[in-house]
Amino acid sequence: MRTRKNSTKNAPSRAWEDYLKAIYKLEKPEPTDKGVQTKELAERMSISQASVTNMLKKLADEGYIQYEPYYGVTLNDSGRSIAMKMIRNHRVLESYLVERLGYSWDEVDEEAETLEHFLSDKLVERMWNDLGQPTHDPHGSPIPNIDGTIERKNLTSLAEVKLDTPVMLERIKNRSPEELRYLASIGMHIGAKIVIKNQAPFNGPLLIEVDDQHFHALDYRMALALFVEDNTDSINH
Amino acid sequence: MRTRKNSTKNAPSRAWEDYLKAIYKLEKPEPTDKGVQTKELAERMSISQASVTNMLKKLADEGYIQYEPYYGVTLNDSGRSIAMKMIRNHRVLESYLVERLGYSWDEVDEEAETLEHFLSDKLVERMWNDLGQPTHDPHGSPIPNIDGTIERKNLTSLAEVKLDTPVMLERIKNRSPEELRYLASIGMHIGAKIVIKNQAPFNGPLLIEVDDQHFHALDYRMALALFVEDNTDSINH
DNA sequence: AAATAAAGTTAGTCTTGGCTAAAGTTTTTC
DNA sequence: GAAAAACTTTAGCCAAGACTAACTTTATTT
Repeated sequence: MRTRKNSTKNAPSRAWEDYLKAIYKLEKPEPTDKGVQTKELAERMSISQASVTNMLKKLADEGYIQYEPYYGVTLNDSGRSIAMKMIRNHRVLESYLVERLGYSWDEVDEEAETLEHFLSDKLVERMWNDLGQPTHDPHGSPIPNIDGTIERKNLTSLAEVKLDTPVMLERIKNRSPEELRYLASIGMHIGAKIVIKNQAPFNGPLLIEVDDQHFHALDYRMALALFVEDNTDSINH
Repeated sequence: MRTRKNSTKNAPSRAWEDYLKAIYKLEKPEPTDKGVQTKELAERMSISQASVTNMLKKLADEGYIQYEPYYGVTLNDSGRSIAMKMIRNHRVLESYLVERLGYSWDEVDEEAETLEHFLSDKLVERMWNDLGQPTHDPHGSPIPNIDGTIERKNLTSLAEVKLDTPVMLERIKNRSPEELRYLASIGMHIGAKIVIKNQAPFNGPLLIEVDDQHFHALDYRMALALFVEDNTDSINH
């Protein structure tokens, strides 16, 4: 097991921040025996596996991660804290661009992806306060608190919702601008009322009714990215 | 004379943008025989002279500058255009932070210095429009137009103004946050009415009256950074 | 349980953009 | 106009963070 050797503790570079954020996003909510794999990181970041291995060693030396060669990687507190900060910066900025500068939801991600690394704490807090300290961004994703804690609602993918059960759209995860524009065009905004009327077999498209008005055929893969409140707990009781 | 060899024309890196902006800022308004010197650049950027020489070769190869070893450097159109863009980004952002996010004058520069390199054209235009397309930033510096043109008013340093001639403060150049706070504390804001009552010999401090109210002793070096409308032309006629 | 496939690591290279030390050029000074 | 001072460039080095090619480890198949 690699562990911290001699940390100089400079401010983490943009590259490090990107790795830590990517690791965070790939960590499963349920703890697994294996951490995040080198290959997953390489794919998500469009970087060679060798480069990832190389960087993981440095991140481990600095104490940001636990890295067990061949078995994967998990975040330490210091690493998670940096990841959360990037996500907070990203989501606060996205919210600000939409609310104050007339951006539409599908164009904010690209801008935020770069700027998240360079916004000062002061600027992020001022934007967040100006917006009224929101808890969620325009895609419905929770904004982490300054202390790095984050709301962890149990959400269910729309693909798993029962037929004829009305649900409210709460969150739209990580889609391309084109897909987001399409979703907006069929009325899929946060808060929309959705009823699944039918699902074609073999993970086929869903027939959905939106806001009691329109019917649409929704691709299964898109349904996997749309999230609604999870009711299984209350049902199981 | 070095000139462009084989340009791949990637987007210029942050380092290149910093060099081009620094060259722009060091170019004299009156054309001189010698361009900007390696040493000046090295000092302004806090970088060794050898590193500057090295980078100038690359910038010349890409066609951004004219570089004559030992004689200095001047911007080409492509280089000047990048420099102007950085300055526009910087000044629009500064203005936005002051007007919309409650920053004070003296704290905006640091934030803008980094972010100017990462703001998209779209974002800068939206901030600029939101502000009502201002022509000057909070320090009174002109904001370059999108096409790279910039207003070139003939301004005179306060250090050169005649005694007992009221002038209006139009611009405050490049001071540290501490100095800016001090200047604000003695009423030196853009538009203030100033009268030089006396100047001590040997480039000593100026005795000034601000807004017909208060007298202050102003260090000569600070006076060099404060600019007012130039009237010499009309007087010479 | 051996063979193959998949994933991960090591070794060595490249580019960018810094650095110092030493050598060369231009300008200034006496 | 020669020596000194100031400035500039060259040469060689380094760290960060990418890459490819080759090798090792783990997982899967038969």
